[in-house]
Amino acid sequence: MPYRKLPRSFYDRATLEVAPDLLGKYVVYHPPRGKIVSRVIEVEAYIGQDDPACHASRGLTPRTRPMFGPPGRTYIYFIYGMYYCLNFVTESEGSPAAVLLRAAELVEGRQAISLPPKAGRDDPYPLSGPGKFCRALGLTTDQNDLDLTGDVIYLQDRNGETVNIQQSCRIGINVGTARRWRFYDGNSGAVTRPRQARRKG
DNA sequence: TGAATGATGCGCT
DNA sequence: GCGCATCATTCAT
Repeated sequence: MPYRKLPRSFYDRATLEVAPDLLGKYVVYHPPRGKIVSRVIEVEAYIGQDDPACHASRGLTPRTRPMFGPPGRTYIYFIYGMYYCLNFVTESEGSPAAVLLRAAELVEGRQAISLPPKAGRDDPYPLSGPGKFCRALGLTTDQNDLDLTGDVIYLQDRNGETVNIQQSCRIGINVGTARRWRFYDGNSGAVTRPRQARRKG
């Protein structure tokens, strides 16, 4: 194992420290068959009950429970009737916060991911988009609240590759857009682009 | 090339 | 019932 698996202490920090630090890290997922490795390109921070865009702003519910739990676990939710989104829980237990994985570059395991039925066979960035990422890896709520320091899904440190860290407003939400809590690698083509009607810079 | 829309189901009011 | 941390397709220019 050439790289270090990120320990729980990595996630047990201020979310705005963890989010940009995640860029360039490797997400390793071991489904029952195969192994998929991808490189984190784009993330967004959702922090606390005072952030109106954060699911935790409506309080503790069965759905948002993982965000209120200890750091270093997954928070996967179902949205728009057909998509799942993967988050990494940060900050100490009782402090609800998480980082949404918005885009990644496929590094290893192309044969193990599932592509959309029609288009996308030659998509150079099959993990570009939070919904696309989870669909490709087959992540569902079955993988919700999983320990990120275990062997099923975890992150690895990068190997000193340069990351061009950029920052902007969050995408795809209608509240809390003033917070510049989106971080991405400006050197990667896998970065997602906001829809015109939602463009906020 | 860009904007509008349909698919689709769950959590919460 | 409504809105949603989305995406692919369709339609208009």
